[in-house]
Amino acid sequence: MASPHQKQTMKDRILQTADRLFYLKGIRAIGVDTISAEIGISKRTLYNHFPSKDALIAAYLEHRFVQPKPSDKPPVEQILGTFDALERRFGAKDFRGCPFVNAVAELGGEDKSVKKVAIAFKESRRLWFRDRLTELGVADPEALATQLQLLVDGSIAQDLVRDDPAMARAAKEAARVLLENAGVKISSPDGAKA
Amino acid sequence: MASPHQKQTMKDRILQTADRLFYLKGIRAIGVDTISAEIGISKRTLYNHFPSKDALIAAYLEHRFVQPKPSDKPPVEQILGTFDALERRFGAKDFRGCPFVNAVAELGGEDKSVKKVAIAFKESRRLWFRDRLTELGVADPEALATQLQLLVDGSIAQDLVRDDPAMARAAKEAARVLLENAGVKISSPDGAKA
DNA sequence: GCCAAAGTACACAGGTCTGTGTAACTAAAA
DNA sequence: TTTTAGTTACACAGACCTGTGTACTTTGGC
Repeated sequence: MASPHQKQTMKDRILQTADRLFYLKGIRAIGVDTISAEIGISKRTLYNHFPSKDALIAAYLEHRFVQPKPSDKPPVEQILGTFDALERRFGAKDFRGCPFVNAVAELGGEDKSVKKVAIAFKESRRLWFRDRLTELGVADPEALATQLQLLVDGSIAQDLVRDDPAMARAAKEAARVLLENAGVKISSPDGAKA
Repeated sequence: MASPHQKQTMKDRILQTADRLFYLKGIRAIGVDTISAEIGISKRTLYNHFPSKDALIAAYLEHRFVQPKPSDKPPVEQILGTFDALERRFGAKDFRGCPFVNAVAELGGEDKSVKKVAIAFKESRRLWFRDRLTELGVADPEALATQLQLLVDGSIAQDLVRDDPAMARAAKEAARVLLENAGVKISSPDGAKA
């Protein structure tokens, strides 16, 4: 974990493969046999590293819970850049919505731990927006952060259904209007086109 | 079908129960045995009315595809009222997100017919916004309709995860800003509170 | 070379699921 | 009363799932 070029452990390989298949095909749709077969290991080995499928699911969601990289750019560029990044990811053919929202939709309100991590993730994203808005000195960073997060999640849901990266651009346009309405000056007006 | 007080047919009862359970617990989580047991009929009867579970799923989604009631209210009130209705539904304990988005998340890109009806539904909602925006004479009703739909889907996704009806109010606030930015005058400023 | 840890092969238990087959039953229409 | 359409009870096939047990083999460190 310290050394960056350390050889990938078996546990890493299992988690990485589970991540890809769970995300792409759905958690319920993928059995442990499929995962172990994909790696070319025995099912026994998988169960030697993860005590149950539930544990693997939990590890999958933790693995997806990554913080955005710190950036030196001005806050307003960071905020709007979020939607450019979204648009890029929408274009990728292996994009299939938000793993946390999907997991909640798939596993339902039954599994409380899944919902818990999903809430934590969404809130961490909202706080990321809020911190940058605070830096910009807007009047109500909490409320505006929530609204920006709505645009993010809305565009993700729309793209999941429509496969249309333009949803990210539409969200960006709306975000720009909300920001300007809050008194934020936007320097580079690369308007309709990304 | 013509007579409104016609006795509910067996097919109706099956569809109604399937609808409730599929939506609340998830499509993959509910088996045909569970549905027939809930109604108190044999599994055979269910299969006499629907040739397969897939057919039942398709009927479920068609059944969910309802158009909003026509309204006499001014367009701007209809648009903002959408978010009030959302807030009310978020408060209900049997609300569990958008059935179409959930179905796509659950069944994946595999099932093309599911995705097809989901796209049709989302587009029909967007067009509903667009028609009212056109009536209001805004400059670009297409783009604004897409943005409003983003707010709707975003608040639904957020509420699915957080169980927080305030998401609908946040979306309404953002919608108000977008509308005013497009030159729409909003008469009753029942601001932060619903 | 020796040993311990890790992985493999493979069967299997016990559960769930979709979908079918069949014979008996019920109720209403003719 | 007889026919007929719908329903029931129930077993079952065949598939897939999670998880375990066990004996064998590989592999890296000493």
